[in-house]
Amino acid sequence: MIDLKYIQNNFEEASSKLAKKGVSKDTLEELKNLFTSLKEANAAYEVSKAEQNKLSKQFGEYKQKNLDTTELKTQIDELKTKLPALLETARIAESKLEELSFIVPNFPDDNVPEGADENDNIELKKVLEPRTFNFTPKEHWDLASSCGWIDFERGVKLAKSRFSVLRGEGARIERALINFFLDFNRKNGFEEFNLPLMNNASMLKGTGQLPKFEDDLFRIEDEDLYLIPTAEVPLTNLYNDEIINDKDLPILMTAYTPCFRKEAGSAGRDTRGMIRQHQFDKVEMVALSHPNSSDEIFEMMVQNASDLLSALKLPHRLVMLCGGDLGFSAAKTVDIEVWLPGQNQYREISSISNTRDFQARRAKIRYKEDGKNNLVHTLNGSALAVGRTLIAIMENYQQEDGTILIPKVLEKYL
RNA sequence: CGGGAGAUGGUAGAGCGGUUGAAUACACCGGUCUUGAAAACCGGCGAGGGUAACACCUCCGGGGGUUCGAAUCCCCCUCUCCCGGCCA
Repeated sequence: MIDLKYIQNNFEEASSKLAKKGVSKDTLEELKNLFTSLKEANAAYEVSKAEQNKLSKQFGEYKQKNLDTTELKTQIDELKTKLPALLETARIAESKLEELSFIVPNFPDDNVPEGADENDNIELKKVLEPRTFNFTPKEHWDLASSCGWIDFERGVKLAKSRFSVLRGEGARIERALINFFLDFNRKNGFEEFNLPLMNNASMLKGTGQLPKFEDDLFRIEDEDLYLIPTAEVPLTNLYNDEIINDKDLPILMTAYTPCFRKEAGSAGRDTRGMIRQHQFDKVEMVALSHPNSSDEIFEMMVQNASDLLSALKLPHRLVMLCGGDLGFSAAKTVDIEVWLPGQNQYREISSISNTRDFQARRAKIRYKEDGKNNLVHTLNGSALAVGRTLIAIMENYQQEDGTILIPKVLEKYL
């Protein structure tokens, strides 16, 4: 949730920032008006309520002294007829404000480039040269059958399309990657977690998936539970509604979890292969930080994810997302794209975002500093998407005969 | 899924119709003392809204009700713990 006071006091600035994300000035105007109405409605109710509280207290004193209370009672009764309507007005104002304020995206940072979609993203740098092939490299779905790592057909049989089965060495490399990633992250200061794969609606709301993106989530029938679309949800919400001692910041966390996404709206995209699945493995990093150090931690997280790919000797590039391509909660995002020689293009394998205080405000994650409570900054990033890493290994390490070499760093995990 | 108990501040734990946003202890923060630390002593210490700052409003799991007045009484829901059943 964005800071409503900021909108009220710096309307022009706020609206030009959100324009980058395609939010109209009218929407913001409406938000501002709803906020003002709520404050007015609250004020009106509170004045009457204060009066009533005062009279009730007096009533008690009269009773104690055995004084006549009939006149006081009349006064109170009269006041009480007004209160329900005032309260109702305030509540309506509140729910209207909430409805809108929870679906307005975060402000992008000032240095986020303008742009409509991924074509306007800016490449920051390339890491490692793509290998040159003396044969035509295959795409991973062609390699899947020759090396036997992925069984697409049986995945579909077991569940439906966009599910697949890893088999034999493929399954073992997936597991090796998870262990390698977790160990690497832990050595860089991230504490490892093992988490519930279902979270309740309040947590999903805290990180921004709800209420706006319910269609992307798998919901458990008859329960207030959803399958997590990313470990960002449980990791960030570990501190939901808590106040952290500032000395404990930053809190760096990592976890491996399967992730579940309906992929609503991506019909026809990446239907072949294992790029876009309903269930996929990911190792995630989450940081809760003091506002002053979130930029520094952001850079560290980007570096960490990039180093993982370098350790696997996988060529990749760093891309700064433009305003139009930025996610709902993010103020700034750097994507890491790995080179897929079979597809002859770079594909996203990690996305690192600083949400500033956007999630913290929703999830009420605060820190105490000099006796005052402030919102933390929350950051999240993949390190890395495991299935896509497997694909990248297949395509980059393939041999002419269809076999695949194993990256050296993984040897001790196999 | 059946039977019982409970849900209060960071934690433990009192309060059971009025001036109680809430005793007490521990934790935590500041100070005195000390070369430093510990101990001891002194002081502070829930959250959200509101205000220039006060005032003021809200919150004792959530929702509703009774009452002039509810943490305290009544109803519903949720969750937790213990016992039993089932089961990795």
